[in-house]
Amino acid sequence: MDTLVGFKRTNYCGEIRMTDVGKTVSVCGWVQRRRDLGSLIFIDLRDRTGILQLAFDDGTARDVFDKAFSVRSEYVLAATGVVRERSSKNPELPTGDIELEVTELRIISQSETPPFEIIDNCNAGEALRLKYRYLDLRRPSLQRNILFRHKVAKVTRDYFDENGFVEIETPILIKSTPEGARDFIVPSRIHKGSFYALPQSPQLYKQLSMVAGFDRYMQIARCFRDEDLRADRQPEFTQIDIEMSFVDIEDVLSIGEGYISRLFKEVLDVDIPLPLPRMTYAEAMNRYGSDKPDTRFGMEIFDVSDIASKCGFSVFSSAVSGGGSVRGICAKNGASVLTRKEIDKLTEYIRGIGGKGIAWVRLTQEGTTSSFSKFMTEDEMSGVIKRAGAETGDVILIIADTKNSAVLSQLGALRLTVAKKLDIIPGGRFNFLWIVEFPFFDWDEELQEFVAMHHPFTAPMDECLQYLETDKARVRAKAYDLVLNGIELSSGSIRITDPELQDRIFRLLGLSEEEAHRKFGYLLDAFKYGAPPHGGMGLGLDRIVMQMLSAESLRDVIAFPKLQNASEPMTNCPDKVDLKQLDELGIAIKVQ
RNA sequence: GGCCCAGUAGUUCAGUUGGUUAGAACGCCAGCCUGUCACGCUGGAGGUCGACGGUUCGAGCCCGUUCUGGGUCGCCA
Repeated sequence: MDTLVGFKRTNYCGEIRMTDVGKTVSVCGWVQRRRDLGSLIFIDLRDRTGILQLAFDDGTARDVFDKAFSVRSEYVLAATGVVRERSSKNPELPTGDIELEVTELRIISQSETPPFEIIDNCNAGEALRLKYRYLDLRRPSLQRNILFRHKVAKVTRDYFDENGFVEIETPILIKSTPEGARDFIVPSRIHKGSFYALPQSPQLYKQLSMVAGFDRYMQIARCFRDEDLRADRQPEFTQIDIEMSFVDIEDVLSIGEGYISRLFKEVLDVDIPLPLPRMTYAEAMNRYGSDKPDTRFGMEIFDVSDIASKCGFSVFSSAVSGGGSVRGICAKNGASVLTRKEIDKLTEYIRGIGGKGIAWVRLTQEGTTSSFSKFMTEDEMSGVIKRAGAETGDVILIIADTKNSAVLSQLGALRLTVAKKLDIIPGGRFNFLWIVEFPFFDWDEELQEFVAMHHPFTAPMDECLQYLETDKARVRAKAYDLVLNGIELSSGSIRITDPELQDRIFRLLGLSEEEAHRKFGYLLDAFKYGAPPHGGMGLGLDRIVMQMLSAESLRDVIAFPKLQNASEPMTNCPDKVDLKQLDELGIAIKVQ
């Protein structure tokens, strides 16, 4: 093996072009592939910029040629040579017109055969790839993703800096406030029996920064939530966190969508027309059955409660008379895919998420069949079909329940499932949507009481203040979400800064003054000393990057992610610790 | 915690009704080859069929338990 002593890299592999022909260059990288044609050897040398072909032939010195012969995949090489035009070019490669006629070759580091091939269409399992993440990350697509993410972060800092935001680092070790998601907790050695928590978001600190007078705050902040993972959910994730003083909703949305537009233009060269569309929570629920609707396709929800209430189908009529509704979606041209068997599967799915079942109508060339036709008159049935806008080849799926919210959320889920089955979601689209006017309270079925839909510092809309005590269902919040293609990218609100109003809200949420003070006293205290009105939002950086790259999983845009079981196989984390460490913390382990 | 899916060569997978020595592709090793670029050709090595138990004359295949991974519901103010 050789050393780098006396060797100085002059170029990255992927950046050499025809204009460099005749120049002597020195490059470093990994062996992507060696092609041995006998007395002619090619080596594809890879670095983060791309691939350069090294050529060894009868003009190559014997010892250099022999060294090239001994090279294997993923060896680290340093090579010096003269750039020359290829006699047969490769239009697939940016460097395909040239190659390096190597005069000096150093083997800097050898490599065992990797556990999987370092190529883009490698489909090795995630667990294996994460165990050898440093190899996985060598794949060009992941290199691209991570470099892309860097660019997103760079543009983010630029944009907010140009708009007067100050980047402030907030602590990672903070006080636990066990509302919402489960906290990761960290034992304190100095205060045995006491614990820090890792922040679920820098929420309170950024509000305190407003009280401190920084006016505009931003941070690319790591957040932690000890909940189960999903393809789009990691236990630690990165949030573009912002907060602004002396603003109302419009100001925050304006900064937010300015950022989105700038980001997409600068990084992807995609024009996002402003202002972004908006929809109230109520409209989103009624039309799409979701507070994060995917508007890339139609299949909107229709209401047939009026027809259903009078019909002979008791499932329908009793749902309406019980205070609920009967609504459906129409799967255009879905009849060939949504066979009775498939509808049965969908019914199973609906039962799995707490539904009772699906009533359906199939309109085919052979005629119209339905699970409930015998309970309805022909007029009623044609009324339903007309309301659905259904034609031959379509399938109508209907859900009835005595709870409106159940009907809507089940149809919302069904709509997505059916769209995926029918493959009707267009790719390459970025459908942004602000969801506004969220309800302030959420009815909790288990507790049989209203609970906060957002964190308790969210301000109610001014015109709703009068209903806080009398008509909770009517109160809307100064809260807003940004949705992209059916994925929640961002969430934010205008905060309460009036201590009196905050007290009132705490009381309404069943938080005693004592309890509120114990949990959030520092914030309430701070507001006594001159709090500017403020609001902000947090944008999921991982999710934005994931969407921009059309990646399938968050793991494709996070350098070192966790598996579904929240472990990291490369470092074998989490892991047990020495008893000595536990002793120092005053901790004994009860369950192994 | 519930439900669904998958564990077979280094990797991705096939493996019929339970029946001889468990296959393919890629990768790996060796040889040949002067224009390849997913090089080609020839040959070769490589397996506790996730683990344990059961049924059977006989189990990769059937049954039970368990472990691992993925997806999802709950959960994620």
